[in-house]
Amino acid sequence: MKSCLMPKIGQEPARRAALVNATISEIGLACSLDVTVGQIARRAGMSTALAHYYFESKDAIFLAAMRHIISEYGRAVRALLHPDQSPRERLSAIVEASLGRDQFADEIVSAWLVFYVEAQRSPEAGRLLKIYARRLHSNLVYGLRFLVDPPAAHGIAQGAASMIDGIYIRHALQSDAPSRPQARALVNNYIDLNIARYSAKTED
Amino acid sequence: MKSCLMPKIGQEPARRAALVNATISEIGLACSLDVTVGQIARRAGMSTALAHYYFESKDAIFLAAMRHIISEYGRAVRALLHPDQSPRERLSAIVEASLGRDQFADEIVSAWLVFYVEAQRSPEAGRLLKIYARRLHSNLVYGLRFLVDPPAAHGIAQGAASMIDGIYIRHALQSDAPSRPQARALVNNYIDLNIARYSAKTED
Amino acid sequence: MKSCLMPKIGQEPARRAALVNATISEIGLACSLDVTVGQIARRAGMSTALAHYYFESKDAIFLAAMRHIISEYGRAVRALLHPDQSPRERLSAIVEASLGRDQFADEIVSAWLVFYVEAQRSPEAGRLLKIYARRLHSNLVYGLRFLVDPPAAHGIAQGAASMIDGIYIRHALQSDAPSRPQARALVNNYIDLNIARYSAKTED
Amino acid sequence: MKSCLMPKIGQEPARRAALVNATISEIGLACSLDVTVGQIARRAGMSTALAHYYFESKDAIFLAAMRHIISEYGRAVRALLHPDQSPRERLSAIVEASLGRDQFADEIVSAWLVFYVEAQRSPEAGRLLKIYARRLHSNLVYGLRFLVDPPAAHGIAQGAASMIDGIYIRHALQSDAPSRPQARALVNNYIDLNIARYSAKTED
DNA sequence: AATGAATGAGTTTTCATTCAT
DNA sequence: GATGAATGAAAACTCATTCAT
Repeated sequence: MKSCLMPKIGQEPARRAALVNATISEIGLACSLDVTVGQIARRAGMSTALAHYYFESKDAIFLAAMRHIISEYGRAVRALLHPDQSPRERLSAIVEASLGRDQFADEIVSAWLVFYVEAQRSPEAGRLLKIYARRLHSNLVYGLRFLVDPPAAHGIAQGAASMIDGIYIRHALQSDAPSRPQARALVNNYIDLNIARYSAKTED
Repeated sequence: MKSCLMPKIGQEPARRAALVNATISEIGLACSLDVTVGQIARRAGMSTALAHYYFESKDAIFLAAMRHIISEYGRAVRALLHPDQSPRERLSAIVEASLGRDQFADEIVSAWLVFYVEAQRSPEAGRLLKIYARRLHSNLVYGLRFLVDPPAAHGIAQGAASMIDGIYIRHALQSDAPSRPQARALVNNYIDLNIARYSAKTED
Repeated sequence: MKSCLMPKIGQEPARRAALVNATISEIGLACSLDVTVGQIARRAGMSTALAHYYFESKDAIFLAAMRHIISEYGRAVRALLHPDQSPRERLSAIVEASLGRDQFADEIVSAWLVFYVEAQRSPEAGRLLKIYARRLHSNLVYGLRFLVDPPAAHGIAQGAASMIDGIYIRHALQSDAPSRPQARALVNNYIDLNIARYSAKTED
Repeated sequence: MKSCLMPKIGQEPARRAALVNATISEIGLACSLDVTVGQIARRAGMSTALAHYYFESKDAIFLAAMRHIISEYGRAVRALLHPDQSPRERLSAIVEASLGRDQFADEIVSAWLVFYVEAQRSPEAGRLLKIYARRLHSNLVYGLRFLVDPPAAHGIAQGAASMIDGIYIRHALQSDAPSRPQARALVNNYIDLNIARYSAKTED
């Protein structure tokens, strides 16, 4: 069934990727989901009609962008995790990845915030976000497992995750938000204090 | 050309308040700024035209709503602060107010999130939000003043504020977000640990 | 609650009527439902937005037009019926009304045909058309009641109604379709022959 | 630049036939000309681009489908006509063919109606339909030739043809339309009565 | 003060058609 | 022959905003 000529390399993946990137850029630029398919398509270098050819609807484009951003985060975490890390190193790696330079880029932060809000409206967006949140949570708990008991691990993970998310949202405050190094210090400090307290308690 | 009826006096404040409340309700319901002036006006019991009579534009309505929500928060904080509180009690009161039942109502949380996002777009919204953030920060620092040194106070305040905001944003996760008591415990625990560490360090 | 000034006479009925008439005109002109809201609105002297202000959707406009055309037909029938007509006169009056000059106007015929087709797609359009068809049928049966027995009345009514509808559809053939007088003669002849046969049979 | 495979011979007629059949199916299903080239092509098992390769335009596809449906009708008539039929048998055969099981299939009836409407818009469609109408008319007149005089034959043919078309259009009424046997009876009865009247008149 | 009426500008989506391969 | 890719044009519908009354 194939043509005898060079197989046309699928435009589809490239076009979809271009649209996803353009979507994140435009959302980051507008700091809002109020972005038209026209804007996205133009930035991706194609007509609106073509954008609709590759995605079923505007919502589908947004969800693809969200999936992309979450999977990029997953990739960033995995890149910093190694089997021979100590539990504490593992936690630091997660914090580092969560507040990494890529994740902290203005447009990515904007996109995350916007998607958090969207998650309240779109069930599918909510589902995606919950998956991300649970993965972060279980990553943290997994690192804490050898350092504190399970209930404590759960609590500390929740606190750390909240703090990370809070740091993101505070980016909306521009200059008043903590910088990346400050952010890392805040979260690592929080984790250290909790671990230390736990050790102190159990030494009694 | 005057109306034949008695000119109603003082309608303006009532009308504006009705619109502000309606705005918050609709934003909370829609979990988004994608709310039409028509919806707001209808919920406030008036025509769209009248809404535009009392507010210059849709943006102005949103800003008024944001101002209202922030000032309500300020009122909540002041209500829990007393001159004869200990510094630590003062901190707990701020946490309590920030995570109070009123602030934690679903529609209020939604509105806050939406406004946080909006702050990235609208300079005026950003300005309002910074005012709120600085007030929260200085309230916390004021409470920490007698317990830790100024740089530490600054850091702890930033951590606590981030955690509070993070708890809010995690509300987008619905069931996976910490409950109100859990939220209070997380933040108070964070503050306690930091104070304790500081005391321990300075005792050396 | 009313203003002291002259009560604004409702634009609504006038606008809706204008839209309905414009719709029939445009459908008649285009000989098809492929008519845009823009065309209809322009012919009715208003913007598309206003057309959507007065009607919920394009479909609603079409249905209103259909209702109008059917009710006009009903009015035409009632105008020709008198209590003191003989049964046969009554039948002629119905035929006359069904093939009257107004109903036979090109644009009205086009509209009827288009609505007949639409009735296969839109349940509401189908409902409207069935109401019309049953009314025509029962009008004919009512006239035939004293001339033939019930089963015969039903059959003759069906034949006459089919013939009338067929004459309409043949209008699509332009010059090859029967003229109005020919049309009347065809249907009346059909009715007469059936009544005569029935009389002959029962005289045996 | 030729394809590497054996050039497939005689694909064209098969492809065109597939498209024509697919068109009729889709029109019948949608009960409307609002059918996209994409739908037609997919049902015919090919790409839209290929459909445009075989037909100049969407209109050309529709016209081909119309030609097909009309020629199928012609074939159905010819299949029931025999040289040794009596004139009356000949008329019955035409009626039988016009209301035959094949012609009465839902999707064919729908297609006919849609084409009737289309005939008002497209001159070419109108031309095709007139050809069909004249053939039906002359077939009927040819059968009536020995039974009544020419003017009477013309009138009866017009009445019968109108009734047949009317029966088709009433299909839009679904349950309220005459069934196939009822339909045949109605038309044959109409013809019989007219012939009988003529005989009676000329016997005087 | 209050509102129904009115609209321009914009948004998503669809589709016939063309073109490169 | 055959198709995926691409687009311009158009259509329905929405909405903030204005205006006459």
